[in-house]
Amino acid sequence: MPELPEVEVVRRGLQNHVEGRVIARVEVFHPRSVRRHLPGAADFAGRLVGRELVAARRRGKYLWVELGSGEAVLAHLGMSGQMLVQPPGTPDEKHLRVRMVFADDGPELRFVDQRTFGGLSVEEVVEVDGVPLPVPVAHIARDPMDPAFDPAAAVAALRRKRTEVKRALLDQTLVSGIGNIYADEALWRARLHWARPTDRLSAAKAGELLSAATDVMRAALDAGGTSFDALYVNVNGQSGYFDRSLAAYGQEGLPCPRCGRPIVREPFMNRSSFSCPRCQRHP
DNA sequence: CAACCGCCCTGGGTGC
DNA sequence: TGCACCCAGGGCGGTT
Repeated sequence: MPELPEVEVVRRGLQNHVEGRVIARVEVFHPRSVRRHLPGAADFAGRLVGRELVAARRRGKYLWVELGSGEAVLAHLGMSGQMLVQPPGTPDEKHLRVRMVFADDGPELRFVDQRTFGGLSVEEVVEVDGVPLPVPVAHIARDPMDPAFDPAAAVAALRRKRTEVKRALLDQTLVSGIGNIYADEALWRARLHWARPTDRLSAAKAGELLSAATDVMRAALDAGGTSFDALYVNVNGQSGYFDRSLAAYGQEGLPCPRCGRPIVREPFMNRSSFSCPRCQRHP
């Protein structure tokens, strides 16, 4: 649920609050939150103690902090993951999963995750096209905020798929960072129905769709991200306010901001797609 | 090989 | 008041 803008808000918070600090102690309260760290929770903690958090990075919805020596601590927020910077002694959050305490006795870093779809792991960093990436991120495409993002290549990748356009937009190996919210917003902006087959999508229209996705995610980032229920927050626990600017996602029954027709919700991959029945004609 | 389906998980909300 | 049920959904492993 946190998509590119929300994850970037968190990355900036980590950059400002934990970069350059040395970990003194790590507590894992729920094994599921480190399930992707195959050697287990004790190994996870042991690998982090004494290490300096060097630089906070992001690709798509993946977030990591370089540790030096070719390793990084990798985070995926899943649906409900939060990274909170809290003064020592602050009461534990109900869904606190991992705590990192620093050698400087300053604020702790806490991983809080109600639904435990997210998680942390220590990963080896490998070079992919000249960019250092944790191994599980190696197959993830560049996102539209990446300075080296190639829009023409992304358009070609989208159009090579033989599927519905929204499925392609959500495929993180084609373009990363887009989830259900910004997919629906981008499709609304580009006046495309989610079920349009990619082989019936002109290069120009695909380019328009990607531009729309980029624009809406940048606007959301400027607003501090999208929040519905205080599940996505920055490292200080504050919500963004982009939800006020959503045109389609979650707006069932409300007027389309462009034409006034009520937004409809349709089942899509065991979830929902929101669209305007007039602006986004079903193929 | 590409496309697609089902599963993982929790708690807030809703309807009876 | 309480209980059963629904819903949110990214990523991955298994199947077609």
